[in-house]
Amino acid sequence: MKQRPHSECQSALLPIRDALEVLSGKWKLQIIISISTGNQRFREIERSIPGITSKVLAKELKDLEEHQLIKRTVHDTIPVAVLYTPEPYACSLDNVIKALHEWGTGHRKKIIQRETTELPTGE
Amino acid sequence: MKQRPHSECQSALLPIRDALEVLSGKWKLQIIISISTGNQRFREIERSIPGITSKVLAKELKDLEEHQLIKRTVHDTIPVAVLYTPEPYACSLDNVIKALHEWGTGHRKKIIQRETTELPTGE
DNA sequence: TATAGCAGTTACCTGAAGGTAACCAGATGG
DNA sequence: CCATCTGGTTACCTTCAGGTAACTGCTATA
Repeated sequence: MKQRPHSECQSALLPIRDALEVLSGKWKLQIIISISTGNQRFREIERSIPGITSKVLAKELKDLEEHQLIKRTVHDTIPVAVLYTPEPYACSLDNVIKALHEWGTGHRKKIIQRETTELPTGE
Repeated sequence: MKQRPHSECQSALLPIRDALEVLSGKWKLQIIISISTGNQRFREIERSIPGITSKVLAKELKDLEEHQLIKRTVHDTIPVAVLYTPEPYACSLDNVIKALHEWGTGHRKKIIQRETTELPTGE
């Protein structure tokens, strides 16, 4: 039997893996968006993202800082103010966020249509 | 103290959540890319994605089929051939994949640069 | 004095994602 | 006859992202 070789797509996959490694999870992109929108304080960001908890937020913020996507600055006021701001590098995600945003919007429409079209049949 | 209101960004976040719900995880996008590249058979796809296992692949394929991103067709040859092909809807992900691909490529470059610039100092 | 805000931390727990390996039945090739 | 291909399934196990809740030290406000 002729062995049909599978198409190599490593060159296409590798960058995707890299990107997913940094951006995967429920929260990272949402946090970047929130900060880019102008939220700077910990509690501000927390409140702007429904469902996130302090613990998870703290952890994700550390990750994002390590990846140089956001900056954490402690202002020596009384009481201290901790500000999170986007690093320039965060802008490089604009296209990703835009693409995801558009797709999510379209997908939601599609789902809603399907739901209203298909009359539920009991199960 | 004046209560600084956190910027609302729900409208920006909701579609992102929707998108992540469908596309999240290590494998979904990689599988779509593999199939779009021309891989159709189960083992073909499996071999084209380093690290994936039959079990995970089977599960992810079901998910993707449910979301109408790929189609599973059983050809009644002997022995039976099962072919996975991209649905038209999969094309709507082109921009997402492209954006992620570009970002991943750039990010990899950045990391490598940092690694070669920073001489390791022992720890 | 009590309450609420700030920026988190800690301990504990759950569920889902994912990995490991064996196995199935039918067909083909050596 | 045995190994290997096909398209998966099954049972078992580990990991960890993420959730819950309490709590810290400090300040400001009522």
